[in-house]
Amino acid sequence: MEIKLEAAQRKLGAVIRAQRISLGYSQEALAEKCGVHRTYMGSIERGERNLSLLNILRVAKALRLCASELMTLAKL
Amino acid sequence: MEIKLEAAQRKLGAVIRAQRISLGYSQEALAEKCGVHRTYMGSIERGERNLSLLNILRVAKALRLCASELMTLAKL
DNA sequence: CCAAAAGCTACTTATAGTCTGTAGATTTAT
DNA sequence: ATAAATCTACAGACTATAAGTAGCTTTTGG
Repeated sequence: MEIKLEAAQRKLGAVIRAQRISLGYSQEALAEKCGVHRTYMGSIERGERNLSLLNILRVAKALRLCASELMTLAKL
Repeated sequence: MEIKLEAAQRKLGAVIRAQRISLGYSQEALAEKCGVHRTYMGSIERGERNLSLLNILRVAKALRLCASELMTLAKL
């Protein structure tokens, strides 16, 4: 069966949001740490974005995780 | 320190190639399983591509792995 | 050798990612 | 209470780059 991109994006976004909140960051603060735009960070958390490897790595790092841990948390 | 995208791409490409070969596939055969073009698959293995989440998931699936396993193998 | 597999270049199309601005919701302080 | 910061959602227009294709060359393994 075909991969459900939107479901994957939502899982990833939910994990990112949970981890961000547990670290006490605002979206804007996390965006800055990642080097991405504030509004883009928001859309990632809402599961609207098909992130590239680079941004997966950036977000993971800003959340003090490695990419494989982030993927594991998102069950991907 | 800043993330080295090219190094990450190369690691991922090397893991994909190793896993493909261990499964006895040609690039073309793997490309077909992933639903991507033959030459695109080649450039992924050479570490020339900054894959999006969707293609990471497609490649992982075609290699009979989950995305987190693929990332772990690539030490990402 | 020779055929299949992989590499390379150049190109177009699709979409990832930026930026500006608006608006509502929440929190904090007066 | 209400004013004023702060945070988040969302829309639209734009730019950068990922995705995908075709043709030809080179490498590799049997």
